[in-house]
Order: sequence, then C-alpha cells, then structure tokens
Amino acid sequence: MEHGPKENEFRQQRLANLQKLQEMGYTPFGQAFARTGTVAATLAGFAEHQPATLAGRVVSKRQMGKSIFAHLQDGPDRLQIYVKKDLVGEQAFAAFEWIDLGDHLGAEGELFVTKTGEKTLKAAKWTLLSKALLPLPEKWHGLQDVELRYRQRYLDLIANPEVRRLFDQRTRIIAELRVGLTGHGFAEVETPMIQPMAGGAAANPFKTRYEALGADMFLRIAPELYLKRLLVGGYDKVFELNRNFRNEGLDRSHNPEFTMVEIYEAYGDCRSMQRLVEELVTTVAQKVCGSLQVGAGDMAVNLTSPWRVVTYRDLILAQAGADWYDLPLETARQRARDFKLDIPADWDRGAITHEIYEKLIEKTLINPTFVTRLPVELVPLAKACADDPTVVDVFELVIRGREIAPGYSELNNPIEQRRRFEEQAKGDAAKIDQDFLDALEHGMPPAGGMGIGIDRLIMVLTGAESIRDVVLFPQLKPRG
RNA sequence: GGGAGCAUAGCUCAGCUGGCUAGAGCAGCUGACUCUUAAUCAGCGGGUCGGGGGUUCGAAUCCCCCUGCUCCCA
Repeated sequence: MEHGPKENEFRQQRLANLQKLQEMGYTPFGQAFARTGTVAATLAGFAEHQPATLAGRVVSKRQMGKSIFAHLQDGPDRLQIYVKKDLVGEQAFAAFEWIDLGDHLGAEGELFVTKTGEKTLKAAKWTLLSKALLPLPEKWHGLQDVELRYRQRYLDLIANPEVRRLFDQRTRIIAELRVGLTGHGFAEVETPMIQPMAGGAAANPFKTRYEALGADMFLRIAPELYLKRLLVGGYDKVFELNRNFRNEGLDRSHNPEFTMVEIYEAYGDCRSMQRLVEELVTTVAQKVCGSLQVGAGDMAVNLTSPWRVVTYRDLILAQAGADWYDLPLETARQRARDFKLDIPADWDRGAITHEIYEKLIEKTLINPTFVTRLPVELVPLAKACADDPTVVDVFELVIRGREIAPGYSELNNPIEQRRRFEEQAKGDAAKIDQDFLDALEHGMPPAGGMGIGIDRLIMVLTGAESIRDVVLFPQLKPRG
C-alpha cells in the first residue's frame, strides 16, 4: 500500500509521539507482558476491588485535566481503564499524553465500577507494549468500505467487533464438527493438495510446476480419490477437513479456495451419510448458535429434525406437472419455455428437466432438504439404485436454496469405474487415474461418502449473505 | 461474458440541473477541565474529488477510456 502525503502527516505526528515516549524512558515496542487474564475473562469474572493486569489496544481516550478514561480492546471485547494523576504519578500521567489511538498498552491496578455503572480498571501503572504509526478507522461507524474491509481485514476485525464474533463462530463450528466426527469414530487424515492429476470432481484446476521432479502438477479440486484409496487400505471411517481449489469465477457463493470436509464410511451408504450430516449439523448449530433457528429475515432457516427427504422425480412432478415424464419431447420443451426458461433446441429431456430443477426448484428449498435419487447422468461417480438403473443412490442436501452437501453410495466396481473414466477422458489416456483404478481393483468395500461445503454451512449458520463474509481473506483482484 | 451502480480528507459521509477559496462529523494539533463514555468547551491544520483524456470562459459535477468494488443476469 502506498502512503499518500497526508497519511504521512498522521504518521509523522505519531513518530514524534513515539520519540517523546522514548525520551521519557518508554520502550515503544515492548516485551512479553504477563496478564491476569483476557478482557473477556476479566469481565466475566468481574469483582470489585480485585487486582488485575490487562493488555489491549487503546481505542478511545477521554482526557480531562488530571484524569483520563480510555478503552482497551482485546479481540472483540473492551474494558475501560481509568488513569488518574494522583495514582500513576506525575511522570506516567504526563507520558500518557503521547499515547495514540491504536497503541497497545498493559495496565495494572484494581477493578471498580464507575458512577455510571461501567466496569473499569483503575490503573496504578501502565506499560507501553506497541506504538501504532497509522490511525484507526472511525470509532463510531467502524470501517464500512466493503473493499477495504476485505483487503485490510485486520482493520475490519479491530473496528467491527461483530466481524470478529462471526469468525469466532466459524472457529467453533469447525472445532465442533471435528468433535462430532471423531466422536463417531472417524479418523482425520491429510491427503495431497499437490496432485499429478486433479480428480474427484469436474472443475478447472490450478496448474503449477514441481521443478525438482520436472513435472506439471495441480492443486487439488477434491480429495476424494485419495480418501477412497484409504478405504482400500483398510480405513473404515475417515474424513479430511481442508481446502480445495477451483480455477473458476468469483461470486457471493464461490471463492477459488474453499473449505470442505469429505467423509467416507466403509460398509455404509448414502443413508448412513444422511443420518450423519443431519446429526452433525443440528448438534453443531445447537452448541454454537444455541438454537436450530438460525439466520434472520431473508436468511432465516429452521434446522429442526427430521429434515425433509424428497426424490428428484417428485420435485419435478410437483413443479412441471404430473404428466411431465410422459410428455413428448417437444411438448416438454414448450412447457419449460412457458415457465420462462431459456431452452436451446438441442437439449434433451434430462437437460431440460435439470434446468427446471436448478432454476425453479432449488432456490425454493430453504429449510434442509435431502433431494434423493438423482438421474445417473448428473452424478457419474455414484452407484445406481438397486431398483432403477436410471437413477443413482445419492442425496443432495440443499439449505437456503444452495447445495451444501452431496452424499453418495460410492461406486466400488473397478470395471464400471474404468468405463466411466474412459467415457469422461474421451480417448485421452493421460487423463485417467490408473493408480486409482489399480487401487479399486484391489477391492474397495461398499461405502457411503459425503462432502460438506464448510463455507456455505457457516453462511447458513451465521446468516451471512456472502462467502466473503465468512472467509477471512477472500480472493480479490490484485491492486497496486 | 452482459447490464446497472459506486469511488470526494486517515475513517464515515454531504456537495452532482457546470459557477465564490470543495464542506460536516470523527480522528489529528493548541488550550481548559480529577467519574468520562459518540465526553464537553474555545481555537487551528488537513484534499491529485480513483487514474487518464475530452467538451467548456469555467468540471468533483457533463462525455469517452482505464482500474477496483458492489448488485443483477449468463
């Protein structure tokens, strides 16, 4: 970031203040500082006349002759300190003059409650821990500029405590998911992020180069094919919670790197995954949000069990008419166009039907809904249903109109898998993961598998409208 | 990829039917004040109006291009 000339004026003033403090014997960038606790813990266990030693960033300062009130911010929490000339002594009081908003201080003293009822630390002594050379955003309105909030998230976190609280929720949601999964006996593993071929999903990968091997490599688009190798190797319950990378567009629900938990259970199927995700999400919501009613207004969702389960076919029949699957293709095309859908002339029935699902149905599914028995052409890596080869034994969990978690009865037939890979590769043998096929030929147990989009789940649980509000440093175009 | 909107002081925002030296609040500076809390009171400084080009006697304001962000659509 370049500094405009006027920004330097603020900086010059602060450098001068730093100089004065230094001349008075203060160290502008101090050492480790032993606190009796955080501000949050101190406020929670507050008792008058208790001694306390706290640290934080000065975010307000009200000076009145021979006494000063200031707020120390520690994470999202603030505590007022009272600096009185009689108490800290003449010199320390004079030196406080050169403290700027944004400086980190330590303060030692006794807790009390002011006349107006605010919990406050009466300082007997203060310590300079770090001098800030640049000013903070506005104290009342916070930092509003959306672009600055993302580009300089640290300022957003300082100025907008609710942002910090949201990310604290994110941390707890992920921690509780791990607790839930390990509680069910799932082992957390790590598989390659740098892969010689980017398999396990249909997406454009980021390409990179491993110089030492003289080989082109890819950032993974999914961990799936490695986790399945672990099923072959005898792991029966595994998960990996980490980043995937997809070289595709940015919008309010897509970031090129996003967090996903993939879960596999040997001898399970998509129904065991269904029960697992419902239990995980409701438990996490209850623990972290304290309720199954999450979000507010347009973002409100009711997570109460049992969640709706409905077949893709039934959703289509309800939307497109009970006779939909019996209509001649041309009649069906016309009906879709009557729904104001843009249907190219070369689309087959499956494509038209899916357009109806995506454009008209999916966004209406607000509370959690398992959409089951999807057409086989939509999901090439899943097992067909035993009673109907045209549909696969999968679910798509939709919440707030978006796909949150797909779950499969995994394909473990190596011959069928090879056929589908060859179909996808269209004759390009280099695109087929032979090593994975070899693994399958050694025998993979039947298994249920599922991926939960963590960022989207966190959007649902926190009521966030954009993925950029739940990712600390969302991807933006570089700017000088 | 297409359309619409936004960009003014460190921050939050006015100003935009072209016309005094571009304003306010916060932050900053000087001074007063020993329970304030968006502290108060008196005074002061602070601008490449995102960047470039054009129209005009005159542009923050109108037109074109570029950059970034936001929203809608694909």
